[in-house]
Amino acid sequence: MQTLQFTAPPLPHYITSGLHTNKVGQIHPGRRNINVFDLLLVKKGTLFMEEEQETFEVRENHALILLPDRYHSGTKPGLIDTEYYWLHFQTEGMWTTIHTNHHLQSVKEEQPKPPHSAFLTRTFHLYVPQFTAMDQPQKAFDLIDQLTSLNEGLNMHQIRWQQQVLFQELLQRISASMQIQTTNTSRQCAELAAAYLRRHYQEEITAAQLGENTNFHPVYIARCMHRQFGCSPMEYLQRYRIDQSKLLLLQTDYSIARVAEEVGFNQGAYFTSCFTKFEGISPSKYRQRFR
DNA sequence: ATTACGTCTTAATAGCCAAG
DNA sequence: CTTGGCTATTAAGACGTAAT
Repeated sequence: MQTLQFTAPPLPHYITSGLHTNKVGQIHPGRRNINVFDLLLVKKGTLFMEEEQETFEVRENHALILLPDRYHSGTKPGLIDTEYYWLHFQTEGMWTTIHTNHHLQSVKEEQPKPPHSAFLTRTFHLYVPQFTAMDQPQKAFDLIDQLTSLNEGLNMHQIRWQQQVLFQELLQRISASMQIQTTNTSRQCAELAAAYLRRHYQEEITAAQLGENTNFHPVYIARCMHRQFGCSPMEYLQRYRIDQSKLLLLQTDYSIARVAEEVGFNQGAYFTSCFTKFEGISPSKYRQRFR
């Protein structure tokens, strides 16, 4: 399964939506680089879709998000009339895809970076499954119905705002449908380990230590965290360290080496390379630019 | 401070197995 | 069918060092 990770702020925003019916035998048209995310939510029937070699059978109550930079098309005609919602949205922020399948390695495709407006911004991530069964489909249908009907309203600035709120709720619902798929205990294990990492990020941490302190086997922890967060424990730790370092860069005058040390890096040079890898810009440039 | 690169160490993961 | 552990393999990471 693939998960979309959005970095927020900025939040993804709603553009437009509608309800469409494909007659029996009708195939979804193929399109490339549509430049928006296209959410499909099937109300009745099944859509047979394909996106760059990956095929999806989007049945009733299932949601699929087509990505802006890929080619997609229908693979075969529907057996009955197929009724589905479509919704276009977009983000100004960064986003990546994460493969959470068993044997697929995690592949990141960094999107071109928009100007980072960070000034002590606390960023966070939204995780949204690309393809999922909706938990309470009727609620999602209602939301899109509302969104769509608002488009016909008059008081546009009011309405646009309201639409964004509704859209956020919809996104949340789609995201929540994913969390049900990971079971309780494995989530707990992942959260426990993550909490430990966040508490001790300033120290040197090994996988074995993490295991001892959480009373789980390191291998098992890695599996749970991958399910829950779509990344390995060490990658999680690094992300957190980099996040903390960003705060120090903006709030203090510590040298780069000092910052590196504060967030748990033993080597200044190594810190710089990691920071650049994640942020696409070196620590000192980051500091220069954002304060 | 940053980048580049070689070396050594570690973690991730597949693929087992056992127990509930 | 899920939890949880163990091991071998291998890919990735961390570090030392030096040049820019």
